[in-house]
Amino acid sequence: MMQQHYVKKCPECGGINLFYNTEKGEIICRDCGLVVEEKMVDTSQEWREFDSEGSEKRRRAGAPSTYTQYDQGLGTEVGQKADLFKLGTKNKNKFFRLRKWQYRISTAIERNLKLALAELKRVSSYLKLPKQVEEESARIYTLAVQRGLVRGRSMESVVAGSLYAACRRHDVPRTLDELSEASGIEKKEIGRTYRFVTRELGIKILPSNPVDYIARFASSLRLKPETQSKAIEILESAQRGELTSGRGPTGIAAAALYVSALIHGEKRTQREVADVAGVTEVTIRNRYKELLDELDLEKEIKKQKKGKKE
DNA sequence: AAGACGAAAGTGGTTGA
DNA sequence: TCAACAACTTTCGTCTT
Repeated sequence: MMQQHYVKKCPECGGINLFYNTEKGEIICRDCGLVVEEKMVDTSQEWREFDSEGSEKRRRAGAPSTYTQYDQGLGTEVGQKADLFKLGTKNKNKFFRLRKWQYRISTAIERNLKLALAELKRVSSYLKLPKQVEEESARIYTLAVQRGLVRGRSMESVVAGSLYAACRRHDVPRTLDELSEASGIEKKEIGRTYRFVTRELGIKILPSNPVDYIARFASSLRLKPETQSKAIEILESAQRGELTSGRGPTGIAAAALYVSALIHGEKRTQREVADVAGVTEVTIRNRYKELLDELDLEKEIKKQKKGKKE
């Protein structure tokens, strides 16, 4: 679907002040700074749910800062001088009070953002994340700050949580371990803030697909492309056999890779696979066993063994 | 000796009363 | 709010290559 013109309202704030940049293929909401990439609108269902689940209700509730409009992290002031002419004298006091308030809030937020976004960039480049993901996570973080979700939590952990969420949404999942290593925040803590932030912001994230991990794991194990595509094949049939639901995606991905490595005669130890996938050998064994039970891969493994002897 | 296997106990999170 | 529960981990002993 190439046409985006049916999008009339910003899925984030419901504003209608959308700016179409056809050259870049982007839509930008002038109200909240949301950049709606073509790809995202097309592929991810989250936006739709986001939209239909009455985000407007949620988004407008609460603190006055909700009405603060940020232009990619740059605060705006309440009104401009021109607006003063329209106000009666009694409203002027109110006006100034509001503006002072707004100023205080926005400078505090800006200070926070400045630090946080620097940290975010650092972690993101460490993990070599695509730009889209970086921007998405910056957006998530900005929303989190505006909603006061950072209070009582360390800035870094919220940054890590935002990054994790953005990765998931863009189908370029990193494991919690990787995030943890890059940010220096404990795995538990990242998971906690991740869950908190996504819940509070009403961000829906589908369980990540094991297939998304294959390419990365395979390349760090230096497996041949055929092995990789075999692993994906295995995963697909596993999904058909309902073997994947409820299981940790990394464990399944790891097991599929392990099996396909066996089949293609590129044997890796369970330890090796477990390490790159960030799971334990036990988990791989369990998944591996399930895969063997459900799909008849044993023949193929035996075939490979025979072929080796000859 | 290293790797694979599996049992048992522990962990942190979700769910449902 | 608490207990049952599922998935996963850690640890450890045994079997296989």
